[in-house]
Amino acid sequence: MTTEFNEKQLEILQVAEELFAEKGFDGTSIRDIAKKANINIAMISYYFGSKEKLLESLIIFRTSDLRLQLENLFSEDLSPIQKIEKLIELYINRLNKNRCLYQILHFEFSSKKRIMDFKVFTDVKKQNLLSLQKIIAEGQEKGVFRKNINTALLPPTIMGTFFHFHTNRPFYEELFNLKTEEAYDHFIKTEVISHIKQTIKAFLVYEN
Amino acid sequence: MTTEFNEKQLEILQVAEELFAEKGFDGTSIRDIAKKANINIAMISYYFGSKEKLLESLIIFRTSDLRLQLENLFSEDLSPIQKIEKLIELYINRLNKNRCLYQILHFEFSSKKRIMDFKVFTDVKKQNLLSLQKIIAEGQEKGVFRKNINTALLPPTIMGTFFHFHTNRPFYEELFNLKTEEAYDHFIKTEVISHIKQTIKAFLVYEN
DNA sequence: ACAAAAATTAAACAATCGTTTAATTTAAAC
DNA sequence: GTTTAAATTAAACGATTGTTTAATTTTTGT
Repeated sequence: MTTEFNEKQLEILQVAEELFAEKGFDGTSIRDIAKKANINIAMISYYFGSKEKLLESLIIFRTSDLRLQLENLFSEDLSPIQKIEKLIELYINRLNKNRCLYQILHFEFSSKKRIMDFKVFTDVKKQNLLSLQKIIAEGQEKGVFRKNINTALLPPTIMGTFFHFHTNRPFYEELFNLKTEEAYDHFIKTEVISHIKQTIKAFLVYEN
Repeated sequence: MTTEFNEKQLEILQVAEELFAEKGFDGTSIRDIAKKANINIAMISYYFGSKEKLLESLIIFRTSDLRLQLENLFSEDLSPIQKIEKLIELYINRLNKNRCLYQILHFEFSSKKRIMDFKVFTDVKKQNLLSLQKIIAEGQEKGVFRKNINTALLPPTIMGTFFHFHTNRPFYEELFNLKTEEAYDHFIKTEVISHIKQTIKAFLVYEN
């Protein structure tokens, strides 16, 4: 699978991403997509084969360079705590940047209806978990982090916090008075990331 | 709205809950529901009016006694930390018990397609947040918790951790070798709850 | 036992779904 | 300029959707 998408295909992918995230995969018809993208409904089958393959193309298109950044992180000249902080920034900024897609995945992944090639994603998750475990182990050896840490439960806290915040966006927009897209985005990049950093750092350091 | 559901209606609600959680609201047809519940497709319109009203009935049916437990918690004779621990148990056990429904809500809530009476839920959320804030404030006055805590970001961490774990259930089932429903349920009630408790306690106590 | 109400059924409804076809227009190659 | 391929279109396809209808069975009240 290559990424040789022409302008029309990119337009379709972008519109599909918005609509899928907004109304769900099943809730979006190819006529909705065609209408919003100003193309004929047949073009979707013509370019992607089917509606399901359109989603697959979308996923591949958006999650190609996910893994490398984390792998390189370990080798950088940073303290374990700094690495954790940077890892959280990488994670959240990525989720935040591709909100729409991850909202789709978040649901479609939990759906038993679609039988897709999700092995790609479990593999990516395992790799990411290994990268995280290396950093934690390093921190423990240096005596910065405590022992007996169940590393696999850290990503749920990191990503889950963001997702739950974003899923309940209208509630928090009202609560924190975030009227514009920029204000919301800024709140995530400062307050939410800071909260997650504090939480994880405290968890790693604090002896019970 | 009363809860005078007969056996047939309860059967429909239960089957609908399972299918909605499994395949999504749009992904489930009333014929799927009727088939699994061994009833005629017309019975759904007959009893609930429409497919959307069936979902509304389901939500009301499952979220009636949510608020009281938290309000009573503050008055109990417990330390702030014990209250937080009990609050987390209340939260997660409730989410875990009604996994299916909350999975539906989790998605439908973020969907802009359905325009339902979600004001009920934002009100519940605000009430729950106030209950939590009272406990945090008490802990701060007693010098147990640190200052400058953004209380509103705690529920995302508590609930988000659980949701993200559950959304990626197949991944963690493999990782922790949780082959049966009982093993999975037990892991949540012990490991996941314990992890969240540790995380939140560390966050509340640990000075940066 | 009989009448009225409730429950249940099969069938049909119009609407929408994803996909395909066949014809036409546009672009590229020579 | 002609030929060939790619892009685009409108139309139709069969399947499925949520809902309604009208007839039938079951239950209930008297």
